[in-house]
Amino acid sequence: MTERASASPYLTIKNDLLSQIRSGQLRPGDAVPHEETIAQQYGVARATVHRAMRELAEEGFVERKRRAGTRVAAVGGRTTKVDIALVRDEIERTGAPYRFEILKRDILSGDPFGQRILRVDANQPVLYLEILHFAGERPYQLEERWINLDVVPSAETQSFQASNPNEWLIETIPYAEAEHKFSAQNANAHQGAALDVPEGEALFVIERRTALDAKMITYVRMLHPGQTYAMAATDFSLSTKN
Amino acid sequence: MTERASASPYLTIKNDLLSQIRSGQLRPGDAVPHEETIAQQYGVARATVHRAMRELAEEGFVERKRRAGTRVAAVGGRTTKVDIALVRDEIERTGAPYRFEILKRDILSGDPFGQRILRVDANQPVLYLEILHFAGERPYQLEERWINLDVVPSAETQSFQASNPNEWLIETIPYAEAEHKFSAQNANAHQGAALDVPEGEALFVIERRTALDAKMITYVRMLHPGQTYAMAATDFSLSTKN
DNA sequence: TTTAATTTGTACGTATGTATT
DNA sequence: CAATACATACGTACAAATTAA
Repeated sequence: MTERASASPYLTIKNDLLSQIRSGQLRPGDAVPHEETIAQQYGVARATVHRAMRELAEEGFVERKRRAGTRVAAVGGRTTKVDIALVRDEIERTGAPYRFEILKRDILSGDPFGQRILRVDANQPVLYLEILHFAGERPYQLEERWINLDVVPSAETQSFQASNPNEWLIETIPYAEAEHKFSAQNANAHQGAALDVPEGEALFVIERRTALDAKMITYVRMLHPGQTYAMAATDFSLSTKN
Repeated sequence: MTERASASPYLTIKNDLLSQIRSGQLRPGDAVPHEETIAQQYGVARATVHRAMRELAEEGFVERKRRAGTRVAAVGGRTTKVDIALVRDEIERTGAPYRFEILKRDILSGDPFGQRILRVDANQPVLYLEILHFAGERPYQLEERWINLDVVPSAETQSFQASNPNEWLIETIPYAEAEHKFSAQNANAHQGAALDVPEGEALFVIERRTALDAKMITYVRMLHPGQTYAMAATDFSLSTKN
């Protein structure tokens, strides 16, 4: 058994089906009995079966269509969940003390990259920050951040003493929408020097664009030495073959 | 409004609350009215409100505790969903024709790395494969794969003509559990030559360990030139401050 | 093309269980 | 130990989508 049995009928049903799918008793394309049928088998209400099935569908194990019924989904890839924690938490979880240093802080007025990425007009000022995050004495992450001062003007005068810019932004605009991209790039001379790795070293890069109501708030690049950094993903669901 | 309004009462309620959270009307730590209260406000049953709230909780926007009630969650990071498609689909989606080449195929009998990673005893045979996936004429992904022949003995005699090894494994054992890790590393001479990039080039690496009932099936490393490859993650939910 | 039958999707109102204060 | 608010479940009803006649 891959998950522990549970008291809740809906979880029992869900886990039973999951076992049958994983064991190969139910193969992709096979029909799963109707909700009504399963309800009678287990002696529960249809709503209870429905919840089990809905969750299995959300997790990608089955596909459901009205009138057509429920079938085991065709596997065509995988979907995983990735947690991107606050650097501070990530570092302190390892036991190392956290601190950060602001390496650069500029108001850019004619920066085409920042203006394009934040979707602001020319001559709109943009705050650029370069921050180095330390795990103990080791540089852990180099952060390159652009902030849209049009949306968050108070960032201009912030000292970022207790909270680093990311933490401060989260306090200010907690529930902005974000878009992430992960990639690998070679460290240039400046990045290598900051992170204390040779130029050319492979860096693991997380990019994040944060917006609220179609207004860009900030764009950030988080660079990690590839030798020491790895991002873990927890198995979440399966994606269908389309 | 960030999501379109919907006919379903539970979605209306969910979106309404989401708007209030995003707009800052409801700040982290704030209490959300009781299910009963909201139900009366909207003139719906409590179960309807419950579903909206449960989904908001699953997505990380609120935290619920019996007796204590529901509060807007403290933001402490982000959780994103990453789709890892089949290489074939990924490449064909760009319009390029897909093909693959098996560069190496060995039965390893005394390979400590393969035995350790697949958790098999010494002298247990392990199938090692090196596969190059092409998008048109460009090498797109270099795949290094170890297969546990104890669990999947038929892999030994497979020709991998129509289906590549990954596709074949998915057909054979569709619903195995997987664990992923993403990282960056510098290409060694061999990897660089295969992928047609200079030695030292930053590679984006996806590692996957696949198991069924605590038995390791396969371990694979998928290497992509960092210049061209980026992995997109879709905003999924927010993780709490713990 | 229209209609009917089937199956999932949502909702209701009530009831009981359970963790937490 | 009691009260509270969430968690699950029941049985029924109707809506929506899709297939089949």
